[in-house]
Amino acid sequence: MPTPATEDYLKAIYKLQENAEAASTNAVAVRMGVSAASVTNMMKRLSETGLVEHRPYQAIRLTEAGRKIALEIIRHHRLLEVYMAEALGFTWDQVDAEAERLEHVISEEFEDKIDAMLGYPTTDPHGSPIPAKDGSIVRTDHDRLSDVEPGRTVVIRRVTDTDPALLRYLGKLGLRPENVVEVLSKEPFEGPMFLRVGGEEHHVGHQVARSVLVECVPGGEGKDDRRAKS
Amino acid sequence: MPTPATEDYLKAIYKLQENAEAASTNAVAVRMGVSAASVTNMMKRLSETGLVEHRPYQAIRLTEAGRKIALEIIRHHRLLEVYMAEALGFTWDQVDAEAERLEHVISEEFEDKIDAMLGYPTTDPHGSPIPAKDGSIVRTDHDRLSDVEPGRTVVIRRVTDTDPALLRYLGKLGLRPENVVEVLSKEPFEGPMFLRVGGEEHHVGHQVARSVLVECVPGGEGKDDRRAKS
DNA sequence: CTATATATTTAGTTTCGTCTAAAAATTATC
DNA sequence: GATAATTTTTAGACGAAACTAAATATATAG
Repeated sequence: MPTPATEDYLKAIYKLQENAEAASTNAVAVRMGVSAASVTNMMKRLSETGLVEHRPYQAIRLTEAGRKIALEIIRHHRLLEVYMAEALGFTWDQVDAEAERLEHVISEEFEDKIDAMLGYPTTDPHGSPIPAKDGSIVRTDHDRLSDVEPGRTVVIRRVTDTDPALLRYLGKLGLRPENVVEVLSKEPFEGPMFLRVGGEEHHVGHQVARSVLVECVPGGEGKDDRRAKS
Repeated sequence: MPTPATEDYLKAIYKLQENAEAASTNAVAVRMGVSAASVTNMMKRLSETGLVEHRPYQAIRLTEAGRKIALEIIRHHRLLEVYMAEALGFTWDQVDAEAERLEHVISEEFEDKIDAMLGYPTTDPHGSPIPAKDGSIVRTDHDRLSDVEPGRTVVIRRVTDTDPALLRYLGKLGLRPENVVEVLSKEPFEGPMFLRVGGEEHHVGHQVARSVLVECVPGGEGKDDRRAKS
């Protein structure tokens, strides 16, 4: 049975790999808010127990066993988020922190019960896919809202940030999964975007728009702007 | 912020005190499944942080701060038990083990949400009182079913055992809070009792009956046996 | 009241997960 | 390609929470 710390490391490495970033000692350390030396030390133990592969100065990779555990914890996390939002009335900015602690302690029974109660959801309140029990997960490859060209209309699919303040801001603007957004204009040099969402118009910064993942609405790509602006 | 281990020690000491047993090093060790040396060691640290009072070779006592924490954790535990039984369909033999882990990680928000959702329950599925947020708790002083004289009719108020197998057995017999039991006869020398419960009659052992707490039904003490049998 | 039994504490280890400071390896720069 | 900058690892330490074995205190029995 892995410890909570082990589970957190595996999760961090998984998230980096998923993001196509190399899971370097440093990247893991930053993501976990821990010193690089701690990571090296932990990787030594995790590779002894066969959960990661790590030869000195190389990127860290999860073994199949490590990946299995990472996905199980992420499944717990995201199911808990849905459950707390749906059944307990938590707001979408509160659920991450709470799930961060609960994910390590719920039993398989608990997991199964809330899964069934929720009708086997496939995404969490932020639009992140929930891994299946067998360790499979839907890989989506959405565009960032920040990369969408003006004139396009898109559907928000996912928000990749856990900062409660940011989530409250996005929520207030209507920038949450399933909502439709029309990109009215975009300033150059990573400047702000001008958006129409749910009848309202808003200016949002580049960094904010980067954390919003979208899908181009099929057939509806604005009025007059088929190609990228030339 | 106390660690889970700290919380478990405080809880164990509280339970012993509640039971009017002296919280000796050994008693705590047995209850926690840990060596006596570990307890001595932990008490040293807990008295330094002002959560217990412990002078060598004397019984351990909780300070007001220690008692506060113990009751908060017990409140978490029992609220979680009710929640899992009511909202998630867990059986009463499953909830203790699960709550044992969850009790250390839920936030005050989580606690308040399930409390409200359940309509502010005052007892858990085993009939144990749920401490209030201010640290007050209803002290009940029930008789053990094993001490009830034949001819008496009683209402079950609480079951003081957490063994799932025992709880399933008691459940099957109908020996759960709120149910009415008539004591038909009782063998001497801690022998078995013969009971009528919900139309059925059962023989149960002394040890089992000891863990069932009851209240004499007011006015209704059987047909013909007002005094203890002479 | 001494001898034995039991309970408790002390002492010394162990494992986990963290840290800082210093050394070593890799990567980037000129 | 040598030097500088950055990463990574090593070394050593620490606190939490457990253990075993040995020493010491307290309680019990004769």
